[in-house]
Amino acid sequence: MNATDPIVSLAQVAAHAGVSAATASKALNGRPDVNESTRARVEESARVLGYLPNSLARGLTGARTGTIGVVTTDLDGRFALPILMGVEDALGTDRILTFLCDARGDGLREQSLIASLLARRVDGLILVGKQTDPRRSLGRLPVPVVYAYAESEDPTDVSVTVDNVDVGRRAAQHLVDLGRRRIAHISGEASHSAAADRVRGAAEACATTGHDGAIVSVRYGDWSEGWGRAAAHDVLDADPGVDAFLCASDQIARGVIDSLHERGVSVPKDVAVVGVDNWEPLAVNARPSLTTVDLRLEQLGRIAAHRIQQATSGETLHGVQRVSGELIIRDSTVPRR
Amino acid sequence: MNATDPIVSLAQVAAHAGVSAATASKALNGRPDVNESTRARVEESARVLGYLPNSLARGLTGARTGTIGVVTTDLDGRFALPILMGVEDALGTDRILTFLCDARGDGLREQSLIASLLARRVDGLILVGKQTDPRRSLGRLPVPVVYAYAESEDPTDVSVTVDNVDVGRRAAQHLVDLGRRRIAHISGEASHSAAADRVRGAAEACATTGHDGAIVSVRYGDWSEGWGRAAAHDVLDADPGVDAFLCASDQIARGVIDSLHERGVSVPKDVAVVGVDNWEPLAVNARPSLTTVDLRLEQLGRIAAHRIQQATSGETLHGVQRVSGELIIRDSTVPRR
DNA sequence: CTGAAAGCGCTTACAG
DNA sequence: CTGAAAGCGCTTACAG
Repeated sequence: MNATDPIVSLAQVAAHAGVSAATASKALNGRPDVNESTRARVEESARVLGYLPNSLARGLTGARTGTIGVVTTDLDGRFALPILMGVEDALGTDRILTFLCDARGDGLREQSLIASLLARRVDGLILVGKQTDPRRSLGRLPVPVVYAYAESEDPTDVSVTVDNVDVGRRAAQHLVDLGRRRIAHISGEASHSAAADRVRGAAEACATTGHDGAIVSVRYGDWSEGWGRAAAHDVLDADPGVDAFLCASDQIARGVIDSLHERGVSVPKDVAVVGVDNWEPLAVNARPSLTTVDLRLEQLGRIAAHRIQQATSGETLHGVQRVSGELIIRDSTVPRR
Repeated sequence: MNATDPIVSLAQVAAHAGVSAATASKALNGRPDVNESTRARVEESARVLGYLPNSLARGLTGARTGTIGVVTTDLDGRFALPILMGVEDALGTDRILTFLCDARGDGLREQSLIASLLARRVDGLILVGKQTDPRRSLGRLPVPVVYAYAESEDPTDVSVTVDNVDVGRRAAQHLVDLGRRRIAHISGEASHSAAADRVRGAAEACATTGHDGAIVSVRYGDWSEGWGRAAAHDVLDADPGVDAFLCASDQIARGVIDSLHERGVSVPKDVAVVGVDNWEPLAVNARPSLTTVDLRLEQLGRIAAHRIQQATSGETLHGVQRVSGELIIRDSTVPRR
């Protein structure tokens, strides 16, 4: 049914309580200069009438509207969601509400979404990209903007993204710590900065620990299971001595593990496997369960929201902040006792 | 930098164009009774000044606010997203914007989110559940409400959900059509109506085609790969003659396929496998790729949005609509030539 | 075709 | 401590 119930205004509450709208407003907003018995009476009236302040009117009066816009190009992907949850978390869900829009990778649509959002007088904008590669800046807007996941090309904008060098470093460091010295790195798409950064981080970790040659091969493909399967076979055909696979995604890692099973190679005894993403349905259910580097996307979302709030309160900061990863150790590198 | 650019009002546009605010409003809103040269002048001024109508003020004036609220309990899951995309799609993204809120399974938080949404005068509310089991009704609200995925207990509410009986029916029908007569149904959690409904649908399909005994065993567990693996071994140990697995989720199906490989059983030659969800990263990358029943969640979202719009324009409808599934045939039932 | 006026629901100085 | 007034930015009858 959902028949439309009447909406009551401040004026009606005021009338019901026998005071002016001004007094009712102050009473309800917890202003100090109101007689406590008056306040009680107004509150009671509001309760009885089921009053819900109209935040459009409130927003009109100036100040904040208590809304922010999140524009993504990756709603179908797995990155936007954790980021959004982090944003909501930091915002304190029911105080500030989030408009979520998907531009579907279309620049024009992004433009018109942003205009719509601005027309609604959002207090800030978070733009979530689908790759970590830098994106075009939107330039100056009437509200604070934060670029998340995909940083802005313009260093004077505010960006928060994943520290993929760190991610690669942690994965490689873990393998080296376990004594692995013949590591094959199965990377993702060569054109993605995420792939290149992780490769660089892995190399760094080996270098700084004095095991420069530990990464014996690096192969680029895509981010899929199928690529992981194929790559594992190729690598082992070429070099049966490999003792670890550092995979640039959990999907790749699943494919690698699959091929290893097929060849009768024991994980992690003979060969250790590390993934990236900590995409739980895949990582936890792998056999053995998958050691992986979590990207901490919720944290990234929380930081983005904080940046908006800081900018709103006048703090002028800029540049790109990179969130480090977190190694999640499971059975594919350290066997369960 | 995102320095705050000035926001210009209708009054400023009007002044710039040398007309009254009333005329400017009409000109910009495409009202017929405006001299075309006046309109052109106003539009030019708006352009020059970068005018963006304040939709808060517009919303105040009455009519619609052009926003709707989506409250979910499943942001981390895989159901809410496709539904949301369908909603946005039907709404025509930049005309009507969507507040997305996650109640995180907390009833109190849901209450307060709804109050927040109502305070923002959303034109409608869509409540997305995480299971298909009926949920408590919110009762009467000042705006139209649609329950999606989890229907409302109250039959006078408006609900849109998955037709799980149909889903089970399609999966079983496909296997029977392929000549399979010893089907093991690996279901999900027995307490979920989605599991029970699919089991019922599968039985129906067999019955109506005269193959009553085709489902030789039904087992309940959870929705995971691990359960699929274990169940496949159990089933084949007990009855090596099984020629098909009907799995209540793609994850279960992946586990089943895994065990089948392990036992040297050929898929689909010896045993066919069907899943449910069409969760692409899993289904497409399975080996062989997985035949599955797509839940058409985007379609569900589109319908939910339409229901809101219908209710908004006064159509009074109620009850629960069930969206049928779609069989996606891949290699796990029909081998590639 | 154009504009002055009133009003949408609130909040904020400003008097009393 | 309370209330009348003005104003936020728009739109909509209503005159002219």
